[in-house]
Amino acid sequence: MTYSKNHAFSSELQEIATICKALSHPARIAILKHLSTCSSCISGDITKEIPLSRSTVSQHLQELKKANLIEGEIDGVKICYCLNSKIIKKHFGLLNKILIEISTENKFTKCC
Amino acid sequence: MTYSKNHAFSSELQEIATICKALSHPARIAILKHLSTCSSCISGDITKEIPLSRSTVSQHLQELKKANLIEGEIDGVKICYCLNSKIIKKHFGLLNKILIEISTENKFTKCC
DNA sequence: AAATTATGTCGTATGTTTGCGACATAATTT
DNA sequence: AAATTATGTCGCAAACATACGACATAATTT
Repeated sequence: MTYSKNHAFSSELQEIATICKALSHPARIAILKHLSTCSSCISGDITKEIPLSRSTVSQHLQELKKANLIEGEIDGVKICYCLNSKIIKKHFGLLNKILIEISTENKFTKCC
Repeated sequence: MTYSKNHAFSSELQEIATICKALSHPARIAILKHLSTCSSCISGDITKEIPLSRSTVSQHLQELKKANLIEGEIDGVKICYCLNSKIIKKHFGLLNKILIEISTENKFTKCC
């Protein structure tokens, strides 16, 4: 079977879908939330916060990195993660725009 | 292997993740966007808007329904879909809250 | 009553995600 | 140089998502 017809949609829709996909797991939201409030963002500290195995958390971190939502900086043996504020603001703005667009009452009669 | 450890996270995180999952496919965002602007929301009309087969669109509609983002009302042979504005506003408010929380600059020094 | 129309559901193929343990690597300490 | 520490990556298994055609059903038209 041919698969994933994402290319059939506008790049804006694809982009929003990608952002939402990155946010579609509680562990990843928990990581972002944690990073937004803590001073230290050493990988090991994040792992302690998340009720999953170290390798699974590492995987989620890589996904957030791939989505450009976080950055990692090597510091000796440790790796220090933090939010990519600039990209996050840009992405969240786009997401917010469409959320408002969708949740604004339309002018036509509703059927239900 | 045991699977899906969602239960290990707070219900708030789970709820946000669920909303994002519903929005994580371009076809579903396109459907919501379409419903927010059109006067008619007959299932067949939606299907014409989306570049996927009828049965696949139907599947996406069921998922949006399961996530409570849309409602369907039978009208003879046809089915009329519309946004569940109330739930959408509630959910999007929750989502927006966390987006602001995450994207707000924190008060601590950043490591990268 | 047969044909048509609108829509949902099932079965199937395939791709993707989640989760873990085991192994690899590279910096630091002993 | 060996041990320890922090972290990433691989390989696997199970679950889930995507996509489609074929079939089922129920209302409407002929």
